[in-house]
Amino acid sequence: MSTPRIAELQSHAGQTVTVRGWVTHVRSSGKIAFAVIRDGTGVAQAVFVKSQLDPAVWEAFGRLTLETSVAVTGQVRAEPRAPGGFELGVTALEIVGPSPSDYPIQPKEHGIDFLLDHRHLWLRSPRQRAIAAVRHELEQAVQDFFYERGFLRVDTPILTAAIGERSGLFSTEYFEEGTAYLAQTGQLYGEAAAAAYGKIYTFGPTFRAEKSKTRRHLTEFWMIEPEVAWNDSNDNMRLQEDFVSFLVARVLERRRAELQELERDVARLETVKPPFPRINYTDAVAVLQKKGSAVKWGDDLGADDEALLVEDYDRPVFVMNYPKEAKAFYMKENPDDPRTVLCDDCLAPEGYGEIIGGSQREDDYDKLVQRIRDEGLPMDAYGWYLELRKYGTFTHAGFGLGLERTVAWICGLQHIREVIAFPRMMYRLKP
RNA sequence: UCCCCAGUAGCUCAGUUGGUCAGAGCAUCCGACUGUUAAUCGGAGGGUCGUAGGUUCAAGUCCUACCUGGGGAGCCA
Repeated sequence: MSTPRIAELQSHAGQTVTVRGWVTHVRSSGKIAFAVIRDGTGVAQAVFVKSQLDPAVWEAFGRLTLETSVAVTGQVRAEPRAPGGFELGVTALEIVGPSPSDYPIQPKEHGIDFLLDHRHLWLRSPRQRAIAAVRHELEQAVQDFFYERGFLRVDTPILTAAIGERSGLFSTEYFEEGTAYLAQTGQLYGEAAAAAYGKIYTFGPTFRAEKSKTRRHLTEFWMIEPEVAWNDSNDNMRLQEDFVSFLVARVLERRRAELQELERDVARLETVKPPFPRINYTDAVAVLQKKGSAVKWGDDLGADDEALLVEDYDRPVFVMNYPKEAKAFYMKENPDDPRTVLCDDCLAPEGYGEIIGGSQREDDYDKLVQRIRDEGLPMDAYGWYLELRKYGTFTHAGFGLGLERTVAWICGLQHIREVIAFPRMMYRLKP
């Protein structure tokens, strides 16, 4: 007996097959009954006709509840009334694993607290499957994009000594070495690898112990961080717009059905093509002030400012060359305006905010030492990082793209917590 | 860390100026139904109103504290 997955049923029309999966709906009209089965590739309707069935099979139908796992055998036939266009005329039913009648997630609205408490079961819903498929498609597209362009993927450590940026770190004891910290970026290691291999990227989880409670924050999230030798800030932004456009195009090409399941307005994605508008920080401040913002030169841009700036565009926007004080120590001083650094934030449209932070890196040994001093960072922790400038320094630039923010934007979701299977947030460690 | 909001049945919620306010829908269970699409129809069971105090003749409702979440800010991706 062949056991196709539900998405393959159409190529088995007329054959008798066994479908294995979980019951999502049960409906009965006395002598004819329907069970909808889900297997992760789609849903299929199984039809039970009492007069044509072994009484034991009809009796077994009566024991089907939400999420009972089953193996249903029957003939595949085209049926316009059935979800998916094909249904199974049942001849045999095996109940593999019964499911008590208190299965918590119903086909109706639930509150977010309840859903997150039941995340392990919530994953079974069609909407969550669609999101997971888009995320998966993007992860594959990331790999393809860099592979095609000759980048090496470098996996950087998650357990690190104190190094990175300024915001909160998770810590843990580490043998005789004292405290280890969960990485909040792989960038500094990526810079070392760029000097070794030229074009590299990292792809892995990162951790921030910030007590952020917003729709854009998780304490554990996945980041893609390319680092390219001989790229300047301008090259860096070109790589970013090519990259983001590639990702969007891939999902539009291969995951239409999932975007439809999510009711995403794809017209808002089809305009995402290079080049992306570039706005100097200084100009951005002037524009924002004209629009009524209270922002002053030297301030970082707040969430409202970002939204205000992006509202006139149909694609992501770069805001570049922020004041030095607002940005990290490793960013290269802007020779045309030393108050600023050669950096960019890539802001997604529709209010999704920053999906990328990038910069050209400071390649001057003395200036980098000075920045580490000015920021009050522990110089000895950065010894190896400084040696990258001591032994054959080089122009280089890179960026970090937040995977969850990107998936949330492309899927059109209100919150990034749905975008990862088991989100880690300030008040959630389970399941 | 700060600001705002919420907590009533398994779930989603209603509950008016404090006075039949212990309610609905869905789910569950029982029954009916030969093409259902979150099926429909009839019936039944189901509650320490987040916790602890307080005000009052009377508190789901007002006050205080705490707990648990949610939304936002800051910070960032």
